[in-house]
Amino acid sequence: MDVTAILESLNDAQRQAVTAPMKPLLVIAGAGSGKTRVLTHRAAWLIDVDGVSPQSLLAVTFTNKAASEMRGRIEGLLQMPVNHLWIGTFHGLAHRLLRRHWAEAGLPQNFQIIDSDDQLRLIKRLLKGLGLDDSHWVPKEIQYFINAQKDEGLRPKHLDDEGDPNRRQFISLYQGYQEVCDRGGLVDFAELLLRTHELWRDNAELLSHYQRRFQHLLVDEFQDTNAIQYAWLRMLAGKDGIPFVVGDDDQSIYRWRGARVEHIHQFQKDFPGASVIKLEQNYRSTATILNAANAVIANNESRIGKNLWTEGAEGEPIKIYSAYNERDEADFVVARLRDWSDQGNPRADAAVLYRSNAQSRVLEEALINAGLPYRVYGGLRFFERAEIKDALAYLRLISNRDDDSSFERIVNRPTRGIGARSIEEIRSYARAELCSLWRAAGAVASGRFSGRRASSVAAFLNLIRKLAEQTSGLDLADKVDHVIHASGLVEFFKKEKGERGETRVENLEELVSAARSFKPDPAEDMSDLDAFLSHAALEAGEGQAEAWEDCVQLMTMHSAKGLEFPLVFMCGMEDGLFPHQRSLADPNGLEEERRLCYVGITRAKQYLYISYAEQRRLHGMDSFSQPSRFIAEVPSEFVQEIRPRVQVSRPMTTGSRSAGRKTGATHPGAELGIRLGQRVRHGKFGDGVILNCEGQGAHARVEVNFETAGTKWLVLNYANLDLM
DNA sequence: TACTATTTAATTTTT
DNA sequence: TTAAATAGTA
Repeated sequence: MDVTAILESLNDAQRQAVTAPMKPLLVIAGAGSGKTRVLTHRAAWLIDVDGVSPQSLLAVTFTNKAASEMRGRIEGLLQMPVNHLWIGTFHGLAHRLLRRHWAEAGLPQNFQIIDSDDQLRLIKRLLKGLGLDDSHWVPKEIQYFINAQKDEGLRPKHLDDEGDPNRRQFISLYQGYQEVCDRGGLVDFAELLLRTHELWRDNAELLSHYQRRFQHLLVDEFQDTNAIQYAWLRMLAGKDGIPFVVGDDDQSIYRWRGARVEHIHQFQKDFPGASVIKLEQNYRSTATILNAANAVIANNESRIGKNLWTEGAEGEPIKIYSAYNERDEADFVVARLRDWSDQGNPRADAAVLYRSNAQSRVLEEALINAGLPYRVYGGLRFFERAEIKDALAYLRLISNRDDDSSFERIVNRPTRGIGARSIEEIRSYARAELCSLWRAAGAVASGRFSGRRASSVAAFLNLIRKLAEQTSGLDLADKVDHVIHASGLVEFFKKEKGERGETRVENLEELVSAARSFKPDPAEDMSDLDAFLSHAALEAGEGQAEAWEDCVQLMTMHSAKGLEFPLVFMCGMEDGLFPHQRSLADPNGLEEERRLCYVGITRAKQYLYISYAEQRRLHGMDSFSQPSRFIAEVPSEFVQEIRPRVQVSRPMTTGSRSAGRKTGATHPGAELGIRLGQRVRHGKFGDGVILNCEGQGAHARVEVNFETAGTKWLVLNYANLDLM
């Protein structure tokens, strides 16, 4: 066996981790320290050198992308395909287990997975059925509550209302929600994990089977595990399992979605023999960027502590640009991108990062004006599009008549005269009889309804039956093809005017090709249709079609995690935006924002620009803000301010020749008669007095104490002040 | 039922 | 500002 191939490219710490003895191991891997490399090489090492069967390896990631990359890299190292090696997301693996043991898990064989959108609709329906006012019982909050409980591994029966009637209601809604899911054979994302956990907990034999089989558990992004995921791992590891977990406490940015960094500490308690290896050598960024990142994250109290270092060059200083407003900021960024591109660099090597999605708009406008191609990450994914979900709902109903979620989605789409009234009747019948909507519809159509309404409902039932019949012998793609046409969906969207309808039809056709190229795992005992539906729920697909033009990359700092770019811009670095207003109150929140900032900085390999706007249009209002506190945390030795403003404030004593006239966008500054103590009026803030001035020409700013709005710095160019 | 007016709220995201 | 959800109207 060729050991060198696996080890040659590794440094000491990495090698130590890869070749570690077969005991629990925690690897704290700093940004850019070769985390994935260690994980994949460990797998290869175990298989190739230690002679561990691929069968006894389980590798867990958080995203499908990470999972498939890991498989690719392991197979690359071993130079052979590794079948029987389980690599997947927590959810993907849990799903696999539930499909194998559906009976023991108490599920129908054809259970369906619902995504968060389906879940929310289901909750809304539930509320309506109970006659609860959804402005008081906010569906989103209930959804959040249910998922949070499930993420903690808690069932309704484990919850105590603590004498709080509000909480009691939430618990009872959780209960009700679960009953609806169970009745319809529906499993939400959190349920996949919780069910599997319970399956093992209640089936000693099954558990020990998997414990024996999966001796080695490799976990990526360990800091992102939530309670149920960690419990899942711990249970599977049992006494003899050998977990190999890799994570970085400083990159934990998903607390709000249940992730608990504390598991890193817990791990060492739960696996007393565990060793810890830190990977601190960074191969990504220049020394300047790395040191800046280190300095920022050092302000966090709660961290394990590590110091990243590099052998690389010092590199360029971090450029900080103070923009007047968001357009100025965008223009600045785009001008730099132009230069970058004009110098012959790939545009795809440049990323523009921001805290929240809404910030992309101004940037996009500026990019369009400059004619620079770009790609925005995030947004609707393929399988989340409405028309796709409609088509899938037909398919799901064909597979499982009791899927109420799908029933409601398509019962009147395309419209077939089954309005709110009819649906309400069906619902109430179903509630009374505790049966699915499908059954209720059947009963209602043949009994309670008369004339047109009965025939509309009957027509729908017949349509589904007919679709099931007509497609029963067909292969998956033909099934999908038949359904999108025979259901009337294609026709329906064709009628929708404009490009929108066209895209929808195209997407439906794309669904057929997705089905055609879908290759179900022959090892799984499911129909092709069920496999495809699960795949659609579990892997929502790419956001944008992969038009592989060389594009500037726009994304949130969150979605940048795990990526790297030679040139990075961090925009909107203002207090209130980043750190976000809603995180400021709580110190935990602030620390998480700081970690996010750390993630942002460490994405940059060579050049990093940080920019902020003094004035920004937010929610249609101009707001003024201070530079992000994180900027001040970057030591000045690593920083170069671009176009520094005149620092010295000096009073301007020019006479008020133009008093009474608007200080329009033409020629602001001293000539306009701005002087200390001058009374001015602002469109939004009202009346005030000038306290201070600084800068000149287009850069001139004044500090105004408004009677009602407080003290603000305004750029004369934009403020549109009236002298009084 | 479909279209239009009005109201409301506004991080981050994967499965 | 703007997008989405809701209410009201044809």
